[in-house]
Amino acid sequence: MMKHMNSVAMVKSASSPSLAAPSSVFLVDDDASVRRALARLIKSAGHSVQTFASAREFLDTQAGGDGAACLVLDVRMPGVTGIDLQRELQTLNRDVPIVFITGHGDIPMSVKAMKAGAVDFLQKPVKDKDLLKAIEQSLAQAARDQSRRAEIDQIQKRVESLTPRELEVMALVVTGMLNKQIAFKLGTVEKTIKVHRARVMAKMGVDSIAELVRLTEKINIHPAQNQ
Amino acid sequence: MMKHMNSVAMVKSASSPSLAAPSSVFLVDDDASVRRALARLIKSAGHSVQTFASAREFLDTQAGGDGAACLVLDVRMPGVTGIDLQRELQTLNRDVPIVFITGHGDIPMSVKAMKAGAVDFLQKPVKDKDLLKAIEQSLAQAARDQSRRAEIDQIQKRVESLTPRELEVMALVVTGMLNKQIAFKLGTVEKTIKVHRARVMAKMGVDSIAELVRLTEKINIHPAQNQ
DNA sequence: CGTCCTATTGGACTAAGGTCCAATATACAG
DNA sequence: CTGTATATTGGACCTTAGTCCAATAGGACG
Repeated sequence: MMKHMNSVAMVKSASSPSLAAPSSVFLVDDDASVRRALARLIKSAGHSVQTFASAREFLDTQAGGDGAACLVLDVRMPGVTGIDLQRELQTLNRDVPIVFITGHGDIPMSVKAMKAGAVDFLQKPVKDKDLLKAIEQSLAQAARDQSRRAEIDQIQKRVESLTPRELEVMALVVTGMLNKQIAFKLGTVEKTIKVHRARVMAKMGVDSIAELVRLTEKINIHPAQNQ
Repeated sequence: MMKHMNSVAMVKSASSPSLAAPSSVFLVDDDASVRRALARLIKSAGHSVQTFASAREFLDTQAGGDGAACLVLDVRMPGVTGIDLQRELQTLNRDVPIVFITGHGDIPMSVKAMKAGAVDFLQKPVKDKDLLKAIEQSLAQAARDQSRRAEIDQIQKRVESLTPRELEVMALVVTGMLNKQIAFKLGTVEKTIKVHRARVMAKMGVDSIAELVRLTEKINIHPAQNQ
């Protein structure tokens, strides 16, 4: 009830930059001594660390992370390998920046990992400086990804608050069509479009076409086979 | 003379998709036998090839390529190495998709190349299939890059046809500001802004704010510290 | 059946954008 | 100095967009 007409205020107050993001690092390696050593190093750099002995363990435990996070991942592990995990996370749409570390890697493996978007691919013994630098980059990227995703999530929420008709109208408005043209296309009259249009602006929380176009550009709604 | 007011028609006719892009491959390797063999392979796949014995030779000869092109590059060469050339091309803003091939590469080298945007990093002896696949990808990417660049070049041209004042007005218009607000900000009256605005729309070749916003988004002009 | 939401439309205005014609002032190049 | 490009403004008018108030119709839900 009232769920639509209230969405403007709702969305606006939801602009929470209230994340005290604890920037945590997930470390997955089957070698306990490596886990200990690297966890220590990473902590010393001021990051919080969670260690996992296998990809499976990571997947089971760490289903949903909150703040910006990255993954330091051993390539060669019994069972699910690092590369496997990378692919799996991608198909899960759960994309976390990954730094690979390996003792017995080869070029094709590193290339595959990098193609798949790894931040870095380091060889053991890893130099402290290299690892920390890669982690910094990863966390920075994670933060960027997160804020970007938060933004489009918020836009998406607003779009979902639109009625089907309003969505149609919006899609045509951001094309640059005039109200009368839209009305003709939708088989109705200009007056009706004006009403829908005003509601769209309100629900989307904008007060100019320029802003509306920017919002819709950030999601999917482009001028397609319109007109 | 008349260079401004005619720019609309000019720009529109300049939308030339008239490139019969010959998709050529540049092959740089210091080993003549490798050049021969790979050139043969690449030609057999239907691409035109130009070979170079060194990075220097490539840079000197191939300053400006026209159609979509890619580079197959040996990493280890006397003088300028493949990685050097990659970096140099980047600083020259002359970005071509690169496929590295190497006989004695290592992981850090491959990682560095991939980080810098290489399409692939293959080890000699290169499998025909792998190389051709990488080349296909590179050419596809080159084509995408090219059309994207052509698009923003065209937009840039239009922007350059604007007078300084018109540019100012446009920047504020795409912010969503009203004419009267813009007028106040620029210390003039609404009427004047209307004129500038109309000229902007004409010169930019659009007939709606929505389109104008899209164009300006594709280059730099965002709502910055305005308002 | 009554209520809420959605989609629709009308009327009456106000405001904003766009167009045409015309004119002035200034800076810069030939 | 003279002409051109640029920036500016006025007036008259028309088209669009936006707003307020009001009302109807169909569907979903309890």
